[in-house]
Amino acid sequence: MSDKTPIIVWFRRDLRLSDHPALSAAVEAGRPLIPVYIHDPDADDPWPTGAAGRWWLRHSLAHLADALAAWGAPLLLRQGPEAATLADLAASCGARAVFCNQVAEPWRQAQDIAVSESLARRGVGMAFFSGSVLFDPERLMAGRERPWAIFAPFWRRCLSLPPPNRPLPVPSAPATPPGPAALSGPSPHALLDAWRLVPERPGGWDGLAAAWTPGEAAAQARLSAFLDDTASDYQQQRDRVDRPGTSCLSPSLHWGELSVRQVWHAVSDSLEREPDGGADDASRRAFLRQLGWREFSTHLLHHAPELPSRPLNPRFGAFPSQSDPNALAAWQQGRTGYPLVDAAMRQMRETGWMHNRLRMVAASFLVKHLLVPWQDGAAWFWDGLVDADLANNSASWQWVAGCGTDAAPFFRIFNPVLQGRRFDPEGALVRRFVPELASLAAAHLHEPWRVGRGTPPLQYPPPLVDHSWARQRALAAFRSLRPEAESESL
DNA sequence: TGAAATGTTGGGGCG
DNA sequence: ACGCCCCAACATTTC
Repeated sequence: MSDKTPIIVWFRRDLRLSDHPALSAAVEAGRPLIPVYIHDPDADDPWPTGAAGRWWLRHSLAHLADALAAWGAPLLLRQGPEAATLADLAASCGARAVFCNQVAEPWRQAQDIAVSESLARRGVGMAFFSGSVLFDPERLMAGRERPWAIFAPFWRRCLSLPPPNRPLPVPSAPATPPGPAALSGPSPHALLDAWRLVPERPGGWDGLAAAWTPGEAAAQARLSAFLDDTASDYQQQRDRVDRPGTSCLSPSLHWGELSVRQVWHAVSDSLEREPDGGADDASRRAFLRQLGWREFSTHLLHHAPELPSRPLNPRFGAFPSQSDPNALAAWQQGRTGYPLVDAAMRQMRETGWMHNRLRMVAASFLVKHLLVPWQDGAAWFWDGLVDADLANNSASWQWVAGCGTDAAPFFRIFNPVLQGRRFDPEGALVRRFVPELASLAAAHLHEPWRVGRGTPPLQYPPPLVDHSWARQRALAAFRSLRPEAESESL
C-alpha cells in the first residue's frame, strides 16, 4: 500500500533548503524527490520581476542548484506555463503530488488555485505549506471585522501571540534515490544562461556583483554577521546612511533564501541569551519591529490587492500630481541637484540597493518636491532594487506619499539638506556616489550651490526645484484636497 | 521614521 | 542699579 511515486517539490520564492516546509514534508514522506523551478517568460503576471530582481534570481538559482545537487536531489529547471510544465513533469516521472510553499501575493495565490485545479484534473494533487510570513493574515484577522490598519496595535497584537514555529533544519538527504535519471538534461548553469533572465543594461551588472552574493549560504552568513556586529547597536546606527548599520537581509527575505521565521528566531534567541535590559535589547527589538513592518505590508496587500496601484486613502484620488517625464528622468538618473537624493538614486542604480532612510528621502522628494505620482517612483524602485517586494514597495510608497493607511502625514516633508547633514554628516555617502562633489568640504557638501564664487564650476546640476518653494507648492496641493472624511465623525 | 514658523525665556550688553 | 533690546536656546504650534 505504500506509495513510492516521487514527489515534485516546486521552488518559487523559497530558494533555500533550511526551514523549507514543503521540502521537509516531502523528505518525511520517504519518497523520491524531484525539485523543480519553473520559468515562464510568457506568464500573465501583473508585476513581472524587475531587472535587478532577475539578476538576483539568476544567481540565487545557481546557488540553489549547487546546494541541491550536493544534498542529493538535483534541481530541474523547466521553462513554460506552470500548470502544463508541472503536468508534463509529473507524467514523465510518475509523480502524483506537487509540494510547494505559499507565496504571499494575492494574484499569485489565485494562480496557484488555477494550477492546482488544472493538476487535479490530471490526477496530480498539490499540497501548500505555510509560506513567507510570521503570522497568517487570515488568522490574525480572527474576531475583527476589518483588517489591521494601524501598525502599532497590529505589531502589539503580533507580539502577544504565541511565537511563530521554530524553523526547520535542513532535512537529511532523501534515503531513496532521486527521480529517474532520464529527467536530467543540460546542466542548470547552462540552462540559466540560456534563459537570459538578466536583461542587458547600460553599465552592466558589475556593481551588483561587487556588492552582493546571492544564495542561502551567503544569506546565512549575512545574518550571522548582523547578529555579531550590527544588531546590538542597530537603533543608533540604522539611520546612518554612510555606515553599514542595517542588516541587508531584505533581498534574501524576498527570495526566501532565509525565511522570516529564521530571522525572527535568530534575533529573539539572542535577546533571551544575552539580555542586558538596555540599549542592546532595545536595538534588537527595533530590528524585530522592522520585520513587523514587512509583516504589516504583506498583510495589507493580502487584504487590499489594489495596494500597488491605487491610494488606500480615497482622499488622495484627487491629488494634483502629474506625470512629468523630465522631472522623473532627472530623479531616476540622480541629477536633481540635491546631493543626498542623487546619491541615493545612484546607489540603487549601481548596487541594486538603497538605504532605507534614503528611500524615504528620495521618495518624498519625488512625490512632494516634484509632485510626480508615487506610482511612477514605485515602478522605478520595483525595477532597480534587488529586494523589490510588491507588498513592501507599494506600502512604503503609500506611506511616504501620505495616502496609505497609517501613513506619514503629507505635511511631513523631508528637507534633503537637513537629512544629509544629520545622516551623512561627513558626506561619505555623497562622495562615494556623486564623485563630482567629492572635493567639496563637508560644510558645503549637501548644498553645493552655496560654494563661493571663484571656485571652479562643478559638473553638477543646480537644484531642480528650490526647496522652500517646492515645499509650499506641495502643501498647497495637499490643502486642495477635500478635508479628511470629517463627515464620517458627525 | 519632520521642518518651519511662532512663541517664550533668560542672560548679557549697553545707555 | 535699572530698563531696554537683542538674540540664543528651547518649547509649542502649524503645516
